[in-house]
Amino acid sequence: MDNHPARRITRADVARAAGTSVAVVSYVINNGPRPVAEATRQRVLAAIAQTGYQPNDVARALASGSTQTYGLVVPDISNPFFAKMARALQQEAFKFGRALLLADAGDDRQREYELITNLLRRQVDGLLYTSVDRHPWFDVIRAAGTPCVMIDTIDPAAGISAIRVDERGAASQATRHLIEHGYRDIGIFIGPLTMLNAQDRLNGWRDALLAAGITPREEWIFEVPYTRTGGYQATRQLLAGPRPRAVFTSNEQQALGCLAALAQHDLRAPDDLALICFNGTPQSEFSVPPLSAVEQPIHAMAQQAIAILAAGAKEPVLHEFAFQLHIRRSCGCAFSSR
Amino acid sequence: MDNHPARRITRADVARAAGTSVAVVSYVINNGPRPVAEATRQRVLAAIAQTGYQPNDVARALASGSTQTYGLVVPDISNPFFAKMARALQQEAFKFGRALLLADAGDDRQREYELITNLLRRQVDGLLYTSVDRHPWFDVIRAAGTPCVMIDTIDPAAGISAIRVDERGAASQATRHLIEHGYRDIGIFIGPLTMLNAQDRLNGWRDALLAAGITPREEWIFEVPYTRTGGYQATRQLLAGPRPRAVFTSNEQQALGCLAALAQHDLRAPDDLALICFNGTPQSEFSVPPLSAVEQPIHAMAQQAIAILAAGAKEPVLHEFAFQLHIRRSCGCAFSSR
DNA sequence: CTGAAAGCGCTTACAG
DNA sequence: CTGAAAGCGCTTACAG
Repeated sequence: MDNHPARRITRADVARAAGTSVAVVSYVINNGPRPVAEATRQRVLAAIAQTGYQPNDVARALASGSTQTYGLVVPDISNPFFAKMARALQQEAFKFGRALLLADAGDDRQREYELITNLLRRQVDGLLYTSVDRHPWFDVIRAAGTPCVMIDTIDPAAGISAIRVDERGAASQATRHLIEHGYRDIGIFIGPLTMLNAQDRLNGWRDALLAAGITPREEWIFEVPYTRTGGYQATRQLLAGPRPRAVFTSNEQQALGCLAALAQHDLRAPDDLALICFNGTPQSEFSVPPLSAVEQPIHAMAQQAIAILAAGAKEPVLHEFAFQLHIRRSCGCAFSSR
Repeated sequence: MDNHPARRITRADVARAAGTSVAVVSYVINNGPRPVAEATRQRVLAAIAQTGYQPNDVARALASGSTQTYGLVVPDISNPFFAKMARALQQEAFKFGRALLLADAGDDRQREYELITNLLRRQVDGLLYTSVDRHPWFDVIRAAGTPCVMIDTIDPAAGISAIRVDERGAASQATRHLIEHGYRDIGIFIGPLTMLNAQDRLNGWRDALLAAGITPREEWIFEVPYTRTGGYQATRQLLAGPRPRAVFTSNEQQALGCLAALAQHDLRAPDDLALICFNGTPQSEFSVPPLSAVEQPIHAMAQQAIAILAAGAKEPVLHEFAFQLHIRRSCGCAFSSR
């Protein structure tokens, strides 16, 4: 039953070995808040090395009031966009000595609630949060007084920090690019409309069409999951009815699913259906054909999100990032090669 | 400066409101370890509701000696295989009330070390670990006495629990399937050879070839990253030299990259190059052409990994899972439709 | 520069 | 069934 080395080595053991007090051990480990004589410091360091002491961050958290931990709440970590964002956030947080607690809501609003309260009880110093729903759980977060940065579009009146790109503008610009190719029959694959960002992308698509004097056709709005399967299904539906000439998809996965459905019908992009997608990655380059895509600056966003939390800003800050439009072949633009 | 509600509500406040002791409050919150009279229980529950009390899991962890937290260490969370695994693990852990601390090593052995020691100082109850290197950091984990389940192939002599599929067998069977199509010139795209699993897949490929009386050709072993880019580059190299008739790729991303490179040369799978991949997902169905793939039973594996940790087994356990071979079109098998 | 001690918010024998 | 109290391993005023 003794699975651990007889007894845990604590700071008291180090103090004893160094012939000093526990306070001084803390001072050398934390480089403060009190100064320590160099000779004493050396004795403590030696005692630490000799005993193989490792600080206990749980005790430190209780005493200091900070866990040095952030919670990350996402709808689905297996969505490549969130996976990449999670990676960037974790690496960035680690630079500040913070760790990330992962909470995958499984696209379920109720589970998201349970995960958030769980993170809050664990005393996370901050929350990085993309909700599955357009009504995030702000009340419970505010009640806990825990700082939060939404990685999402939100109502600015919510009084919560947020980082985002102008998704409506990006969607509009992508759609406009399709229009500039001369296409006028343009559809959209959209994620679940329960999410605010789906709303935004839909509005951007409408904006561009209306600005060009084109009437958006409701039957060309396909609401499907953010997966290859979703894109595949939307395309099957699309091919069954009167067919648009081009489509704006809400992520890379949907676009890949679309390409699969087209191929199955011996159709090709961009000849039979032109394509441009949102939330593409550098890997968009490597589909057949390469996907024209709107990209979010994930690393810059992650950096900013962590910086906001680390700064402990009192006032909510809203930070909007520029998006990038990467034009490749799926929209109909022809390039000699990559 | 008062960002929190004047003062945190603690268990002492609840005790006061309920007219009882703090111990009893603990007993009702934890349903034990001592019984509580029903009337008292009701008073405590009412006091909790009235005060809006939320337990502090950090204090609980320090007092109880358990953080109810596991650490997850992966080479790259943006690799879809790990993202799916992370999702399954987190959801499974949550069923036991455990949270997951995410550590993405960024394919860097040294960073992996830093992340692990960080998790250990945070007193995680267990580690779920896939290493970027064939020499995982077992010594430091053992020194801490923290239970660990490797999600990987490891040396059984390491005395550490592990779950895995028989990757060598799976790679061999996939390669054999290509041989049964009549192909004899068969290459392999392999991940970084610093990883044990790359080794295994390579051996499986060799096994199948040798069993069929075919001599493996070293120049048809392409060592590239586990990304679309990696698969793309390997294919460019492959096309430059004497060309195999078929290829076994080490993951889905590499296969997608391969398809991209083929298309760019006006070549097609399976006609010009047959393809089968490792670590495919249900989404393999939606590429062009659909990918034949070996799939690992991610959910069953995640469930087992968490069960091992939750059981707190004293002896290391090794659990091997059956893999599944999903035959689709990229290998040359023809189906009327999906 | 250093130490004795209170305190962080819980859990859990121990005594009644 | 209930309570007073020690203890988990730290941090950090406070006094010297």
